[in-house]
Amino acid sequence: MTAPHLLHVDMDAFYASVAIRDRPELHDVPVVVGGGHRGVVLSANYPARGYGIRSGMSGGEARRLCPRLVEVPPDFDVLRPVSKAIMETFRGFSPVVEVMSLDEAFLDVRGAARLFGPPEVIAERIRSRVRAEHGITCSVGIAAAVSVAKLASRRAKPDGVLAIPPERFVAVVHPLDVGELYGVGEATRQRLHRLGLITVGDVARVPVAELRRMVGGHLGGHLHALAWGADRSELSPGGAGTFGFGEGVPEGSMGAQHTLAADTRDRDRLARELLRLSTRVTARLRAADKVGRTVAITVRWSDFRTISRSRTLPEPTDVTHDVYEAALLLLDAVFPLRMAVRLVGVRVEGLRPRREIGGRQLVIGEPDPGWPDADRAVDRATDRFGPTAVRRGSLL
DNA sequence: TCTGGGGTCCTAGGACCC
DNA sequence: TCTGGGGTCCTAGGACCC
Repeated sequence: MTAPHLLHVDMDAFYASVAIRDRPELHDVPVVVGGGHRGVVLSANYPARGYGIRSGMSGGEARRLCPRLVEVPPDFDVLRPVSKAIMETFRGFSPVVEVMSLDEAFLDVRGAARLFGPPEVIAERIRSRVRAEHGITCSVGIAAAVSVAKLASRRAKPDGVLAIPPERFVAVVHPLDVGELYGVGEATRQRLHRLGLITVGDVARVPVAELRRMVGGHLGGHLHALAWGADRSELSPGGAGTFGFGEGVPEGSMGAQHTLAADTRDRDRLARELLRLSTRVTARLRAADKVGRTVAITVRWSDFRTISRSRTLPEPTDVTHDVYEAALLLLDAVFPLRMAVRLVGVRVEGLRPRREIGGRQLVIGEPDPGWPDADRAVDRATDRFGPTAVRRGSLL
């Protein structure tokens, strides 16, 4: 049996904690970060949670639960440096850190025992450091597999530590609802419940072949592994995180989407939004030296149903005009609209490093339209003067 | 005043090729 | 003449995570 060597460190109500740590007058009142006009709660402090407010909840519902709720917009210019500093604190304990998001990371502490002690001791040292240096609390899960460490930190919250070594996995985790498993969301939870599988133990006791037959090969195998704590035990540091929320550059796709202030059926309004989003996405592509071949748009209707349309280009691109043109073609193919549009998005998929493709391919005899040069000029101006320095005529 | 924005991975069907 | 399998690419949708 493997000894637990993984720590999952998760800040408690990170966005809210950072937002209120220098504002003592807000410490004991219900506060959320997010909410707002058509937004959702990104983070709720513990007084707000006392009213039943949770992250992911709409701002409207949160205000209904607590009319005197204080809502603060997220300030990523503050959150990002705080997050970076916290991750550096983690790296002081182990070089093997897999950053999952601004507020959580996995650490492999196998090499740290001699310097810092066993995992439980390291966990407390990390918690003291984060509290002392950043004025916020965090919780730590300790286990031999990623999904178990994650589950442990969640159950340790707030401001606690929980170790689930392999020999205690069955006793601690099998009685829990299947929805507690990392990777089992509401849809899968309901599906399993309908099959009579309520607890993790219920899933674990189904022979894996039977489980595969019930829910499909891949999911069945995955669930069986999760239910026995047999998830991966090695970290992959430096990446963008399993869910693309880490600190690295996204590997597969980059996108931008926006919920409009009011639903609309106005084609020109939607086209302007696509141009704005295409501009943002391609600037990020160029900054990351990436190009992509597939352009996809997302359209969310006023009833919240969502469709996507995509188109693969002959050559990969990072050119604003190319992405916008493809996005606009996709949008026009959705007309006539079946109802008003709530959200539009632009995503570029199939990313590759730009150096792999060399320069832009030009068809012989076709004049260079000059778009890459225009983009570079825009990037330079934006770097120097900020994102509002340059706007296309149609965005003014 | 219901329900953000950034990602990853999987499935499934059809086209196309060998 | 008829039937068949495997692999890859493309597209659309859905589940999940923070």
